[in-house]
Amino acid sequence: ENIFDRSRMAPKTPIKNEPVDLSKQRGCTPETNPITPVKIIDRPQPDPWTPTANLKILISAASPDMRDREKKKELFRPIENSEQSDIPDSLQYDIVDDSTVDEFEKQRPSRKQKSLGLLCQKFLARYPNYPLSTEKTTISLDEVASILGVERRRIYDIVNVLESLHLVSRVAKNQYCWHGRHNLSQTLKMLQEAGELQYGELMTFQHKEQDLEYKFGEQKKETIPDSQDRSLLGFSEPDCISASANSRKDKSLRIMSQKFVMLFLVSKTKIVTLDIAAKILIEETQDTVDHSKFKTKVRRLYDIANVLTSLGLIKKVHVTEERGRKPAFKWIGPVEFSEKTDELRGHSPTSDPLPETQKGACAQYQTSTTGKQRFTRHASFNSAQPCEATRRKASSEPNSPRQERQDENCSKMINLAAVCRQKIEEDSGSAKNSNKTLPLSLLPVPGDSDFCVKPLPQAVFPVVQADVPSFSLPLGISSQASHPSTPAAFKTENGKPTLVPNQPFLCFPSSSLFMLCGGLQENNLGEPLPTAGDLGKRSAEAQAAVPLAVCQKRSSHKCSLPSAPVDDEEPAAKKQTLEHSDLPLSLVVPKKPSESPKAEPSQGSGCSAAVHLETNRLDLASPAAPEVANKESTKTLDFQEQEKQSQNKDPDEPPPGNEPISKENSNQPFQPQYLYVQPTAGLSSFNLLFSANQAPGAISLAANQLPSLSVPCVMVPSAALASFPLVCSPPFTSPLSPVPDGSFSAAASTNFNVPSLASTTPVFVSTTAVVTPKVSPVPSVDPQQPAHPALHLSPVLTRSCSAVKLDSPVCMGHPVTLLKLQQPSSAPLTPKSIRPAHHEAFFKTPGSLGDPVAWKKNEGNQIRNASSVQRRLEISSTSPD
DNA sequence: CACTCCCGCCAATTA
DNA sequence: TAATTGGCGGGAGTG
Repeated sequence: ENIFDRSRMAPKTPIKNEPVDLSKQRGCTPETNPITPVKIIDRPQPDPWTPTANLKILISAASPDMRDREKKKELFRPIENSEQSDIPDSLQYDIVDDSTVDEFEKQRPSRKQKSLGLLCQKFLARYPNYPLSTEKTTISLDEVASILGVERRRIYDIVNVLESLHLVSRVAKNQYCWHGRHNLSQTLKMLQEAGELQYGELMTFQHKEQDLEYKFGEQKKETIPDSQDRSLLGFSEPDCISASANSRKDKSLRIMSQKFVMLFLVSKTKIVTLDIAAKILIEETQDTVDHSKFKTKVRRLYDIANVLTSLGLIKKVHVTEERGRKPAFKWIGPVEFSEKTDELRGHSPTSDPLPETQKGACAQYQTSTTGKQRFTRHASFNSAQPCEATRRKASSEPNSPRQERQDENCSKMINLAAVCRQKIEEDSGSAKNSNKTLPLSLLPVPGDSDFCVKPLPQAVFPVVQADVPSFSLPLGISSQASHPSTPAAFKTENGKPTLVPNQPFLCFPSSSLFMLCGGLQENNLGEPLPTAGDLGKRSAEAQAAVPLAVCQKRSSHKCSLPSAPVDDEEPAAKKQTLEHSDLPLSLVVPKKPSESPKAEPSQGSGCSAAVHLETNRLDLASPAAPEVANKESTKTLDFQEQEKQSQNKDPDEPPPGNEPISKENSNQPFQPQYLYVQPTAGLSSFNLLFSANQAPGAISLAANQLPSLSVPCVMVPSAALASFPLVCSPPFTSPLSPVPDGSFSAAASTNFNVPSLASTTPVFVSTTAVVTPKVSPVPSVDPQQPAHPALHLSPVLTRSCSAVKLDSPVCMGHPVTLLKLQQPSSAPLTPKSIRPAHHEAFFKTPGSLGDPVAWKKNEGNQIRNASSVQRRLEISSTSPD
């Protein structure tokens, strides 16, 4: 109700702590009194308990289909809260009002109004997605229950699911601590890892659900038993240890929720049918598949799904199989996690970035509660999960003596190992990834094809913002927001493919910058990358797939690009979604230029966007850069770092491509990709182009390679470059790729003016931008001087590059941004200068980059610092916006 | 009829 | 022992 009123009044602000008693309303609710039509007549206002009510009305008015959509949207919107939500909300509400309909529905409160999903929305509306670290929000179950007018039991359902994702943690009896989505990405990451361990193999086969089912069932039995639940929990959180305990509750909603999420994360298609999930989740019963049990499980899954839907992490879909249509859910949340989220957070309006703080807070809180060492451990461990620890630990501990502990320990160990690994990766990656990836991440974030596309396109600053939010929020909303902005650029929708399907990179107008990447599929260096990769893949797939869509459906993975070692992404998702909505999109693009200052004419779009980004990036970059530089004078750029890190940590990891090696590998002619680097201080007049190319199939590398000089590069006088607006690389050409150059060109042309450049030559360039050469890794041309702007910049570039790599075919505008930052090629910026004032403030934190010295120091702790830095940066970036 | 999933009984846990 | 949590499944609303 509140919401509703407010919406009118001040639609924008999310409902936070409204004292209003829904319960009252409830009493009044239609149920008791079907309400008089009169009210209805007047307006829906009076009645609408929730925003939903309005929606319903609208929906009712609209066609059935519309209804569903509307509903969904609504759900999402509230979630978003912060920034964007405003507009949308208002809009919706307005709409609702207009419709005024309602009568129909109002009459009965209908179950829907009482649905868990709605309830969850209301619940979520009360708390910020990204609460400031400083403020700890405690949730009183009783209070909330009364406010929302529901029985406490229902609140438990919600809280348990939220708890499984670490959005909240139990502090004490009736008390929960609200953490928001700050740690969501990490949690998801962990879950993904865990999921891969447990279900990964299976997922590989995913195409066929049925098969999967069987497989799952079997494996589950096998695999799971051990770590199983524990692992999940535990792994997911350190705290779990204590918490998880074994108690009966293990099968609880919490665990089920985690497992359920894991299935999505592991699934290539990102779609999980209800029955499969139920089967998988029925641990023991596998064989017997008790019908009743199955039913029960399904009921629970619906409960969980409702909450996850409200969170914007999944959406309901239907999968048509041989037998028929089955209910399923599709993951629409972030696909990659890692730091992105963090970054996102930073950007996000509300966010407060600092995990650290949170930790601190959590720690305190935890300690108070529990006062155990574990806690400490945890804290150290994961920045991410702070508070959770507490949960029931205290209680559980006493209860659970050794057994639990042992189990816990085991699971912990495992988990920890995983966690550590992740962390390391993340951290390492974060430095590069975060910065670099950010942009990329944006792309991926969206997850769905729909989303993916959008982000990129956005115009300037929008990009940043949009991106951030998008990341952070899986919600469609963000994407939506972006849309508007994007239109000019390539559009995604159908267009995805259009854009740059195969091409390895994108080019931008000179003014800004460009980047590019080749198709690379896979490598995900870091996590973030994956997203990009995914996108790229998708895009590629899309291209190919589009026509092939059908094929994919059936043979999901096969269809995927042959060349690259694609990972996960698959068409599968697509296949299901044949609908298109999901289409894989791809690309990226420059954004619209609303104003590109310097940029050129049409491109402006790209440029402008770039600019904004730049700023953000700068922030990020600059800090990071310094670190890097310091660390390795030689290496200089992020690349190196990345490489190193990747090597160190990743070696294990799969991404063959990513690795360092490549420098030379990159050489491959196939589709050469280049990175353009403008000369900075060190290199004055030359612009460098590095090839990032990779073999179409293989790929890997990009950024890393670049650093190494060995890679083939081209140096071009800046002047020369100036004339070129951009470049496109030829598509990989997936065999299938239907996309004709023409399409691409067309798209390109629109944005860039470069009509047909063709695909064949991958190149690009820019005049203005000056990039530092990260290039010279070894030489560390510029690197040495930390202060140098170049350094700062370089990191950015690198990152961008790396990101690019990941993304394979797609290119991002992001990188561009970076360049812009540098634009000022003219004068070397000092780090400080680069940073915006705001940023500085943020940076001030001790750990922060603030001074060069600090940076240097950081070397030792690179990882940490980087992460922290990034975070900070993120934050800072946000602030600017 | 199949889906969804609300509702609330009642047992396990806690305090 | 009382209160809190939360598993569970009947059965109602929806399509």
